[in-house]
Amino acid sequence: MSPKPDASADLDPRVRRTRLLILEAFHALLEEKGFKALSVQDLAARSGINRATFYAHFADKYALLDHAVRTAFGAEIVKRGLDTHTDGPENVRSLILIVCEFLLALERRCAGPHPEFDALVEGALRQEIHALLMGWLAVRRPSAELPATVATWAIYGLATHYSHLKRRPALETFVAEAYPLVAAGLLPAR
Amino acid sequence: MSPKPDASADLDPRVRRTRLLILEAFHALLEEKGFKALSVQDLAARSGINRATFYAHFADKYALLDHAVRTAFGAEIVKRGLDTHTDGPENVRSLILIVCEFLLALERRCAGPHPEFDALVEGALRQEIHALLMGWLAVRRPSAELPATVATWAIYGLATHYSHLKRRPALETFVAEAYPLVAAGLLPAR
DNA sequence: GCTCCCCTGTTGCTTAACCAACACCGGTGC
DNA sequence: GCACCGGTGTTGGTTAAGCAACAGGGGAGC
Repeated sequence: MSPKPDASADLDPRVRRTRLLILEAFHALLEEKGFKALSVQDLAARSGINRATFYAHFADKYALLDHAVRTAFGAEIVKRGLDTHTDGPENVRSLILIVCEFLLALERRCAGPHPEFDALVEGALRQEIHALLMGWLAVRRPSAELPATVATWAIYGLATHYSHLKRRPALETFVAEAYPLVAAGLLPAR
Repeated sequence: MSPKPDASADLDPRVRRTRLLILEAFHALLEEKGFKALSVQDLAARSGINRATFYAHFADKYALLDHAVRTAFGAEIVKRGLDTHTDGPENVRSLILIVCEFLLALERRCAGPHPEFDALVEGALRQEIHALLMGWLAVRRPSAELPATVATWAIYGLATHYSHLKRRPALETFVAEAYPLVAAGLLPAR
């Protein structure tokens, strides 16, 4: 029924295993040496997977990063029970909160300025947010492209801002403050 | 050089993975439902491997238990840095201690009387102990069979006794007491 | 007796992972 | 310049894991 019915469910067990092992190795190496220094060879060695097998699953480490970000973000979405089909203020608030926490956690784990790394994460994450918003809006609006785009950038921008603050306010108060700014152009006045 | 140079080292990574997954599932299920109640299907489901693949590695769950016991025991041996080629009082003392701890841990984890389970464990463990002792004695004695056998049974018996005691003395004092009884027929007087 | 159910081993065929080897690129040293 | 080194993608042939289907055993219920 749903478009992505947990794609990893009816997959060949070998494929599931392999992807999982690669992802685990990726997370470990990301903390140890950072994205730039980490090589496909490292990933293969750490995960116990053949290098050729890696390439059967991902084009390169950049594609892996993309996949990892989307997967992790998607997992947060379902963990929070965020409804992916209907909009509503609560969904939007949750989304802002999730993005903030996501970037914050990333900040903590992979500290330091890594422009290319950040850019890749941003790209993947924005696409995911955008797709989510489009799913919400498409129900009622014939053309949701523009409001979705604006809200996407707004949310991502706010989250980056929050995660870079020296003295961060409590996340809930930040979200409460941010929500109306995002919702303004997103949800029809009610 | 050594007879078993860590056999899992130069093995096909797929085989290593599969065996590891089966062993992990086995340990988990052993605690959850016990050896008798656990089926090959359970093992396959829990470990994520195909049932047919299980049979490619082990004849049945009994063979798996045998393998698991030997593997775990062997791991203890190397962890304690027990020299497998030369004898000596310190080695013998360590061996007694290891067997006691091994049975004790098993007792704690898989409590309750399981005659067939216990018999299988005993068989595997005794063979391992015997092989170890033979390795030590063969260096000096042309025919070490009998003293090795006596010592094997003695050690196993002492360890079972210890693990079944209601009020157990400290392991070190027990070993100190047991050692001379075992060593009597094993090491040449010096 | 009977059927039903669950588990056991085993089979042939398919698919994914392994492996060694290759050509290639970018940097380093000299 | 050139040689070296370490990493990258890619290849074809080999091997292990997956899968569905089978016959058969043994116990529970009736």
